Amino acid sequence: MGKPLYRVVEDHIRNLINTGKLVPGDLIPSESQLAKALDVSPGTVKKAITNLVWEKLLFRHQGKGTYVSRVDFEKSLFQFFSYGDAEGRSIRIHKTTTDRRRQEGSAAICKRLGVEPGTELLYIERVGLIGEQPILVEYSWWPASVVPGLEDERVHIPDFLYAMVLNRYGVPVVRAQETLTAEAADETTARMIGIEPGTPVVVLKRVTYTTGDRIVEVRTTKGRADRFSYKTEIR
Amino acid sequence: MGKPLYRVVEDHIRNLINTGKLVPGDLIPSESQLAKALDVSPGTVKKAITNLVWEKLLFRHQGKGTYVSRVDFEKSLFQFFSYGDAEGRSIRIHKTTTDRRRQEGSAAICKRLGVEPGTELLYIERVGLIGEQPILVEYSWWPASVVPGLEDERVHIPDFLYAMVLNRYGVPVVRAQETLTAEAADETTARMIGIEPGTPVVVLKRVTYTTGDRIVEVRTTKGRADRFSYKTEIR
DNA sequence: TAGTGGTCTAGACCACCGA
DNA sequence: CGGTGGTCTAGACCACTAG
Repeated sequence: MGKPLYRVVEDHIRNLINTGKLVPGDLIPSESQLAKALDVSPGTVKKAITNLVWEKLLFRHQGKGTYVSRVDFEKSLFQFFSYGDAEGRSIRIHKTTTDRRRQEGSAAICKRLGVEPGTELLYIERVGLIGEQPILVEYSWWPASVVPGLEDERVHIPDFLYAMVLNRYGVPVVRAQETLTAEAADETTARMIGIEPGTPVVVLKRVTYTTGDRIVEVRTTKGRADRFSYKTEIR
Repeated sequence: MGKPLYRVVEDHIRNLINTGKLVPGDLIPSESQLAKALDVSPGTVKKAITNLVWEKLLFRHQGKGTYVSRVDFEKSLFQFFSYGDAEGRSIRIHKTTTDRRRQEGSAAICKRLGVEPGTELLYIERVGLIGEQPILVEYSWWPASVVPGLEDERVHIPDFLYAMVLNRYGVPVVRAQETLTAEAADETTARMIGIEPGTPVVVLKRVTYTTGDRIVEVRTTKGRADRFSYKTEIR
């Protein structure tokens, strides 16, 4: 069917990842091993891997091998909430948990999560602060079956939630989709981040995926618009 | 100094572009020509070009040759103003010129343009409509010396301003930077797009560059937040 | 030292394009 | 048809990493 050999190699590697045989952070087989296993020349394997490296699915480390990329939440739109135009570099946003509980999901949330209406969910609400000042609120929902026991208040929720979910439940976050809009602040959000209701807030909706395109979380972040600025380059 | 050969080739091509010897749309020398000219093997040239293709600086066309990419304003954040959540695909936004004149630039604008304060500028104001409904306003400034005569009202300003500037003045747009925020609508903007002052608007600031990193335009677009939504994928 | 990826070369053959 | 890029191979040599 005329599919180039290097594409066959790419698909092979992609499959290892999509089926969970390889997980972010894993070392993949070496170029020569792959060449033998798939019976193609080393140059072809190199080309396939080079393509996947450009796609950021893999990264190479000379002398060690080739790894599956970790999800790069540095590229999340979330990062663009900052200390305004003060020249100082990106100051970390610290998060405090303000609410969490198990509950049945609303129809809308269940639809976003791709689960049956009325499924048991874990709801987590956090406020993001720069220093003492609240900047944003985060509303997050997980299928309760994915993170059992996380509703227990004695379990501490760290800033890096996904790392914790990986360690505790073995569920790796593989990719995510984000959508950005702006709207007028609702009363709850406004109160939590200390602005007037009706003031503009930036709204960031995220869908988080694990292996096999399964959704594990939907999240809505609302933050002060005056602390948000997103830059791109067009060529 | 240990710079890899393929990097030398890349830099050579990049230079041809940055100095304006090659302009977006141009055909670059063939791989074999470059190999001879720079005295490296064809494989090395191929690798260099492959890198630049991944960077989207070039694109190849089998049987024809390799070209310098045109700026892809499809990727502008501007594109994410749309007909709301109506499933229908991206409907074109038509633009009407509402004001244009030569004037001295304010200190702030001149600074963004990188010119002396008080430089003569061309100011263009346009409203973007979907169908009959105004969605956004665009405030744009050019050094008057770049686009002489464009203040003349008899000169029609088309939707694709950059194509016109290229044809009329031979000034190619090579890249642009965009910054996105949200804020409350000022009175002028609100009136022009038919919303209440104070309602959230999305603010998009653009700096447009021609050959040799020279700024030719700064532009601020303000649009209805409820018509804006920007999507990304994180991996 | 053995194994990994990184660079560079040389050449064969194919697919596409335009004159 | 000749010239372009696209695929694939084979092999030499280098640079880095780990044991």
